[in-house]
Amino acid sequence: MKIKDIAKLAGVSPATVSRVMNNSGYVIDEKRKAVEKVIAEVGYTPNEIAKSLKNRKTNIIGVIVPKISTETASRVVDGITEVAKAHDCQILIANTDLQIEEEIKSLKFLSNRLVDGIIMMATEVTEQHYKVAKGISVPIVMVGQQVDGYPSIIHDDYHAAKAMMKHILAKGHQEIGFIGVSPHDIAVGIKRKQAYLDALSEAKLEVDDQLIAIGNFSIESGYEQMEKILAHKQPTAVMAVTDQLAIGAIHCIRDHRLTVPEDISITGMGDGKLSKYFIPPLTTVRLHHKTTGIMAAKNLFTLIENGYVKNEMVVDFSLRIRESVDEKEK
Amino acid sequence: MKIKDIAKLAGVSPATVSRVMNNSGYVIDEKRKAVEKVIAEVGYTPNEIAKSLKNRKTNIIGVIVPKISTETASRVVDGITEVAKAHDCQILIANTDLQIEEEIKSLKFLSNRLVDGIIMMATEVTEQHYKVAKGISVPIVMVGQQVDGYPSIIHDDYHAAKAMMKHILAKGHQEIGFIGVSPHDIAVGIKRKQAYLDALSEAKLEVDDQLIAIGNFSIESGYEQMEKILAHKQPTAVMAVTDQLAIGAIHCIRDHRLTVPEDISITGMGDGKLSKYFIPPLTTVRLHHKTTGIMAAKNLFTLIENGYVKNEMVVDFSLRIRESVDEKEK
DNA sequence: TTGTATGCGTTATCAT
DNA sequence: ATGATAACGCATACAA
Repeated sequence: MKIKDIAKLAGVSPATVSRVMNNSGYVIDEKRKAVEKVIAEVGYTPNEIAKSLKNRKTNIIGVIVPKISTETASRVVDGITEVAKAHDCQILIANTDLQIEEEIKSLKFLSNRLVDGIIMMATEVTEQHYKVAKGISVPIVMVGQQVDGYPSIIHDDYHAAKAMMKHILAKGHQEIGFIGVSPHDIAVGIKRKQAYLDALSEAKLEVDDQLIAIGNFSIESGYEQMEKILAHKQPTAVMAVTDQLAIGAIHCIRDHRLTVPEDISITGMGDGKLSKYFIPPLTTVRLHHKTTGIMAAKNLFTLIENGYVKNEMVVDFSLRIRESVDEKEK
Repeated sequence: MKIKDIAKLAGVSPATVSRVMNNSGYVIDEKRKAVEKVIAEVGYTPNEIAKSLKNRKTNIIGVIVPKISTETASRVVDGITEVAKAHDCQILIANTDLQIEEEIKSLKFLSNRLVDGIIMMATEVTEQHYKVAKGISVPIVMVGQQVDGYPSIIHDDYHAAKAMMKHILAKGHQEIGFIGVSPHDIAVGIKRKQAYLDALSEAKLEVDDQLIAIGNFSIESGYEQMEKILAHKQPTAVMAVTDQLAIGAIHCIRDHRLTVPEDISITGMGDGKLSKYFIPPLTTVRLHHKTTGIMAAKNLFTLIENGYVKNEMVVDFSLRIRESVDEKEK
């Protein structure tokens, strides 16, 4: 069923049908009624593809995510959805499964007029990303990393981690371990570590390499890295760069017949849904992922509409002090 | 840059360019090379919208989810992504935020030739859903609920819950509480409860209404419902219909200065990422959500290609016996 | 106020 | 083997 058919049934021209569908131009009431009647009767809905081709606008925004089944990513997408809905816009998700090649491919594919704009959540932005992105005509906003020349919404990873460290230090800890993640991930791997290092030096504490362990994003990795640290030393506190890592570490500590936080204090980052309900409730810092998504989408829409937007926005964090950190008595 | 421009630059006709892009028809090697050269030089990529209009195929499948930031939904989407990728297909997600009206709207919108098929993950399928779905020409597969006339991929909620109950019964428990969810959700609200009831009656145990509490899907609700039960009784075991509910319940029990599993055993369902790492590690049953997504997508593609597919498939579950259930000594 | 005709970028048919 | 052209379904400029 196409516009022509409706026109025939209603005894008007296709143009008139189009006009009533879009409330554009002048249509005498009588004909409008007739058209609406036919539309209702046959349940006509326009072909969105044809509309898109004509209008050069799809009302779809593309979202490139490394892995949707991750609390971080899905919360961001939740935020994006919220504002997309307000703009009557659908979202097309490219779930790249952390494959760089897939990210590039998606970027190219989506940009071919399939979407009106792209939100890219990359853990790592390579030269190749950059080159492809530059050749793309649809607006792009980056999430999670500052990328030159693109509006970027980033978490204040550095200060969030620093705040966490300050909390630990304020509790009197001096031997503080660190469980991190590969520097491929700039935000989590580099910035959070730098905050740890700086906090230590600002407190005039030595950096001890044996207290630093680098793993990946899994709970298991948290366990292993903690194991590695305990093989050499027993810090009084450990900052993990992620809630999952923290939980893994706690398990390891427990398996060593030590307790959290009495023997070793632990902190995470992210404030996952369950962290509050963990035993002990995890002291962590909440990164406002949904807010990130909301801001990214808002920026994208103003970028689409105005062609311009502020270049970098950093979203807030908030310490969540719970029970996994203890006072260290001297 | 469109096909016409490439044609001009390469000194051939648009048709020829199209032919080399799609490897269709005959093109003499010399011209093919010329065209490929131009394409590479200018970085031409075809307009996907125009292709879709012409081909009546978008290579996009629509996925309607109640809430993407849910472990269940995002795992299913992960599975869908995996097979979509194998079919060179993108996925368009409509995140309905549990709004029935949004689901209907998405269903209508997506079906207008915007997608080649739809996977619908509905918690509740109303008469209205049904009516709209019937008027839609693109193939639909349902996930999570059996819907007459549509291929459906469902979890074996009934038997999974029953297996859980049998495990509890085998451990010698006789006073078993139940924390459930509203019957609006057929799979979780109705089937799992029925399994509880049947297991009890098969074991010749009385159903005690004071041991049954119905909440929603949140951790907090698990806490509140457990509170409600403890106000009247102290069962030796409680089956929660969801891991989150179970975790809430455990917190409540702990706040009553009781311990899990020594005083009260608890089980969940779902096997969330963290359930294994909870203290105590949660005995639960794993529903294979990713597999569900994979099967749904596979079915959708064969439906698109062959027009036919088996009507109902139920995906496996597996008991995860961990430490939240204790032997009840008589 | 309405209708006709054209074009959006592609593919496919039909001559050549 | 290749090119001209129609068609996909819609919106719009322009004519009436």
